[in-house]
Amino acid sequence: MAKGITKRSEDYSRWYLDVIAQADLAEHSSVKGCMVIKPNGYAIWEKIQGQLDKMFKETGHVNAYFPLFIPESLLRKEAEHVEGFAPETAVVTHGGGKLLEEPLVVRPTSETIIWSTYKKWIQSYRDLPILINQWANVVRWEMRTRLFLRTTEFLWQEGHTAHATAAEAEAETRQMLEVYRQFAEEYLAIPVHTGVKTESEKFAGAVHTYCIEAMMQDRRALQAGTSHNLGQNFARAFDVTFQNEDGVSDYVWATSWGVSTRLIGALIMAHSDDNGLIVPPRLAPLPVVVVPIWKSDDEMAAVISHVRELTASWKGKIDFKVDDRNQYRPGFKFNEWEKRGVPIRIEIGPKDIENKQAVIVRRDTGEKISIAQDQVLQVVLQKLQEMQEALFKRALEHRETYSFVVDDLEDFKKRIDEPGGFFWVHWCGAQACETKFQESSKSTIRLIPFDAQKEKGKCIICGSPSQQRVLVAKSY
RNA sequence: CGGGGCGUAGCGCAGUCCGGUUAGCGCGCCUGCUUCGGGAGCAGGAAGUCGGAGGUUCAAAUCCUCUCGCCCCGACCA
Repeated sequence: MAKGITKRSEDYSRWYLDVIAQADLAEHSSVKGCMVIKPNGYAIWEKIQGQLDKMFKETGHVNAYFPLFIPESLLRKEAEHVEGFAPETAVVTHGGGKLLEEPLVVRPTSETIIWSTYKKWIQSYRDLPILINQWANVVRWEMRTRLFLRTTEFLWQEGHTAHATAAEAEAETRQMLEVYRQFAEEYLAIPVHTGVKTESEKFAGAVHTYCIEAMMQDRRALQAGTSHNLGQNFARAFDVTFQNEDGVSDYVWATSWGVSTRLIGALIMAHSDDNGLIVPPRLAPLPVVVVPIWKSDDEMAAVISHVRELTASWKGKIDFKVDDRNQYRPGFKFNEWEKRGVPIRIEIGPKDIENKQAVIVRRDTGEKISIAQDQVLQVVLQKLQEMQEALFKRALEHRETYSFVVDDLEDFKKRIDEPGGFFWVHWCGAQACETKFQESSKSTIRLIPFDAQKEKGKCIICGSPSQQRVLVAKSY
């Protein structure tokens, strides 16, 4: 049925790329590992930005912008940080035709440039907290790239906050993770687990890294957002101190948190089907398309004017588009809007006009119903709501179906490949055991959950006592 | 970095092994007519320095040398 889209069951990876191509979201650029985000893809990013930006502001944050270039010496100031990021940086060595005295790193993340600036802004506890977010592009010279999931240059937001106490920084870190969780579940319609990264998986330079992890349709995990408690690491590296209420000097406490255009990849892989993209209604740049149907030119004029009249009162209540292009036939349009993931399609033709009806079609289920024209808006709004909830529910059921509590190592090794999924296993906390997961099954500890009840058990690798289960999965 | 593949019209490809008229095909595009409730049909038309440089030859998309780039699969990562 769907031309140009490989079936998920045949080749999931190929399917993913086909969906992007057919929905016209993005394409490879002439620069290795970099993509051109096309209008259809960028519109989704704008929806994501709009909602997140609102949520950031509701939690007291403001936007600012720091430079793209970071003097190499700044990046080197925090030891762990440079070790983590130096291998994947792009470095500018020339400017204006001359060799630069000091090379400039194209930011892979902005902690260093920002903390070197915060040093100038902070003297007293009265200057705190600083709650800043920036929308930016960053560059990480990855070995292997995939559209949206991992590109050399990507768009993201990075929050960088400064606090007077450890407790406040911790609260901020957890608050922003909660913002991400809420956004993922309520807008992307993707259920996520929240928790702490292991020592080896945490952000370079952080004390703790918290994350949200989602399951894709191929049962692999995708890290969809991170929030880091940076402790006083960057304050020490950049010598950022403040005087507290008692006149005592201390280093400032820091957090940083981010989500990227990877969320578009998550959205595609979580919901779309063999007919193409499916966008959750709350993030759909175009939630509704109206396809008028006609035969003759006379009929065309009559149907279109009828549709215009009907939809006139919808303006301001819902975003929609009337597809009155004459060069395409209805079947072509149906297919095109499906590939693009528009949640609701409304068909209105001569028969419908005669019966004072309209046909409403839902993208995710294909459900097709006829509705009296004066009720269309109301029903469409209701269907959009239903679809948003249905997508979440379906994703949640999928995750639950492929989540397993496992205690036997052989059992784990067998099932991690087939069917794959999320595995809750006991882990003693030793890095040696963590490494064994990776070597034996190509899976990783995705997180140590916040919400799991304490449960005594034995590490699935070494048998040592364990206090709780952790989430293990193959990941992107 | 290892393994595989590719570069020919806007897109997808054939032609390359075995050199030889005017470099083809599908989709898309333009014009016209017929169509139009699930990817329209017919007719006509436009569109190419065959990734780049050098070489061999009467003759190169095709052979040789060099070179640039991209994609896919693995190890690193949001």
